[in-house]
Amino acid sequence: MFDAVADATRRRILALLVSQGELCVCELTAALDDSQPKISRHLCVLKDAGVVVPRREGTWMFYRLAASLPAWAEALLETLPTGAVPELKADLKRLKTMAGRPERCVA
Amino acid sequence: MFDAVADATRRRILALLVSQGELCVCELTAALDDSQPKISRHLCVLKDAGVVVPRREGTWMFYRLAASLPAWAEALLETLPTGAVPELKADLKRLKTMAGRPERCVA
DNA sequence: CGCATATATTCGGTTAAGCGTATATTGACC
DNA sequence: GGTCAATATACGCTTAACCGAATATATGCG
Repeated sequence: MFDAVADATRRRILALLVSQGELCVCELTAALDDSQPKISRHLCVLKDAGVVVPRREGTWMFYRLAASLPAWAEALLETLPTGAVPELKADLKRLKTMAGRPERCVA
Repeated sequence: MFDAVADATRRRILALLVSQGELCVCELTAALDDSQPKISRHLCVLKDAGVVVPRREGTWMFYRLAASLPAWAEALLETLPTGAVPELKADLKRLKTMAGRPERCVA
């Protein structure tokens, strides 16, 4: 868990997932304005740590926070959008203005 | 801040400071049952990060959590003694049974 | 000043994390 | 099966964190 939040890129991803609920790789790539392999690798770290759960929908892979994390882990994640991730505001802006954002079948 | 909690030894130190308020290097060395240079180096990292503040009393150096950290940082630290640091219980036990524990002049 | 205790720092070596680039996989569609 | 889009993985490299062991600093005291 602490390894998950030890990296700035992963904190940005987690902050977005905490505030947006579920996002796919291309959305995160656009929001963070970073390379796709980099985002994918960090998502893999988060998945292996059990912090995040993938869901396939066609060619898209959506990621969301894992359910039933320990209480202290949830509390820690909640702190991320409250000032702990300075890039969050800009990342959200890029996400909203992103072109060709995928439509979800399932919420 | 996240660098501060990225290391397991530092999390143990911080969990002890959150629950005990102020401790000196020899107390932490005894509580964690680890080498003095190692403890000292980690305390230096925490001090440089602004998470912890030193106070000298004779030959002892006492460390406590910094006052007026950002709210999210305080919230993060509060999660440490609530299950995030599995060694905390054993560390507290070693602290209590430690021999020659220094007397504080100032609380 | 000399010694003892508590703490800090230096040195060298090892390990692991993160990155960019390139390539492989997977699924959808014709 | 071929192709395209989305995502995942492999490779080589660089950098930085952590450690143990040894040594240096600092304080108190006689």
